[in-house]
Amino acid sequence: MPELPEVEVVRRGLERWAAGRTVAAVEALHPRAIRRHPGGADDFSARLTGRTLGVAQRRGKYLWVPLDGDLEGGDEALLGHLGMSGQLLIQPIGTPDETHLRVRVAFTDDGPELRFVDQRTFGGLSLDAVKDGVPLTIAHIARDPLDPQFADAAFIAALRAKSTGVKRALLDQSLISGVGNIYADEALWRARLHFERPSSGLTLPEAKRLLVAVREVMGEALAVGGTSFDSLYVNVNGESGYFARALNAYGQAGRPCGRCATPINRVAFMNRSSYYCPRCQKAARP
DNA sequence: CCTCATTCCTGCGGGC
DNA sequence: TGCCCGCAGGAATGAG
Repeated sequence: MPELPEVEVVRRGLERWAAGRTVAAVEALHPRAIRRHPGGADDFSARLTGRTLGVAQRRGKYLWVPLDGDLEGGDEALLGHLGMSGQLLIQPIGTPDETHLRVRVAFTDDGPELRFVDQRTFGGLSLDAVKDGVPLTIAHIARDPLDPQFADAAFIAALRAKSTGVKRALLDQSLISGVGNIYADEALWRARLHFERPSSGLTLPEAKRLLVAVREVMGEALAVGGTSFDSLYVNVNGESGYFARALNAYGQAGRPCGRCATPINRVAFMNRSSYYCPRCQKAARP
């Protein structure tokens, strides 16, 4: 399940394998994969064909590839989100189509194709105008904690100003982007905070500790190439990450907490799950 | 404006 | 053996 570290791994793969190449042909094979593109499949294919791909960019879990050759002057980009199961693969021409191949992009150099493969179709691609360096449709997405321009103090102030639970706040992409269910649980475990602690009740040290934890867990995941639990997540070269074995909370229900050996709890939360240590992560401060 | 529940999708695994 | 159901979850959407 791609969150920020996994998407960054994909971005680096795109930078390495796709930048500077010119699109020769585009096949949009599933309408849902391009549902965010207002013009539909034909418009998507026509407007992407002939364009030269720039260096891939990322904000949170979104990534985009700037497109050269736009004579209208308004910068444009190929924008993508991997959703839950999306992959961007670089595959040699002639490689058998993946079962869930949604979009194929071929290049004028007759080299390997760029393929968007997505089983559950929560992800998708679109073409979008770029303003101030960011695609218009993701202007509301906050900077992510690995962005050098992420404003720590402003985030902490906004977090403590919200009237919601701290995990809901972490998952709010307009407050801080790139954090999904996995890294939210891991960061909360590391910061020893219960997921339902009111964000407005966090002390300043607790809020700072949480942000440090978010950065640490993401940085460590990125260092080993992202998290992977199964074949659903694969990076641009088809290599899986292996951070899963280092998880302390997420998916660890019943297993001993790495700090105090108390069994990790799993409870329903926001139509998904929250994993936490009932001893290290108390709902109320003592 | 703010918060929060709902909805989309498909494959897998557990229970019966 | 086969069917049904729950589960995985990012983010747009609309209700309140």
